[in-house]
Amino acid sequence: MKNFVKEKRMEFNLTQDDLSEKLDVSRQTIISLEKGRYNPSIILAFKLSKLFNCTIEDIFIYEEGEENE
Amino acid sequence: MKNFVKEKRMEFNLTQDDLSEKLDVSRQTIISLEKGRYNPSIILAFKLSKLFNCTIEDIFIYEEGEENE
DNA sequence: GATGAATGTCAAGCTCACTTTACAAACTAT
DNA sequence: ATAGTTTGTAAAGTGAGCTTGACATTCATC
Repeated sequence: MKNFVKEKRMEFNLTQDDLSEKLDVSRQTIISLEKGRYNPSIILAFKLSKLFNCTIEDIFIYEEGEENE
Repeated sequence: MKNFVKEKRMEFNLTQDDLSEKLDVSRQTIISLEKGRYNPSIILAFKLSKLFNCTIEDIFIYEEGEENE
């Protein structure tokens, strides 16, 4: 799943550490998210959308049938 | 997290078994979701939103700070 | 060039979303 | 009554999202 976490974070002038604290997750989680190493939980996706004042769909792009086969 | 999976499913006249097949998850997953036993993965939330032709936010209601303390 | 801030890797561990199987309860219908 | 469909519970297992900690790299800036 593609995401715009890094872009949104930079729009808000936040470091990875800043963001991790605001979201109450570890810095590793932010790094791995931005690198696309795994998908966020829906809770984390909601937290991001509220912080960035947008929708989940604005941050995460899901392409139909991308997850497995 | 509150959700409207059961309501949406009934709008579309689907059984839990129908829905589980369309989403490619187990029937248990649908039951537990509707009963609010756990939160969906973001992948499952996206699948539901595409199937029901709406946004994730239309189906799942996240209240700020509900997850822990 | 040393110091500090920001980003990154690696690895081990925990929790929970989801699976599978088996069985029970409720509600049709014949 | 009994057979089929739908919804439910219980329990054990797997995998991924996330954590912690330690250490490496890059880039300012002094």
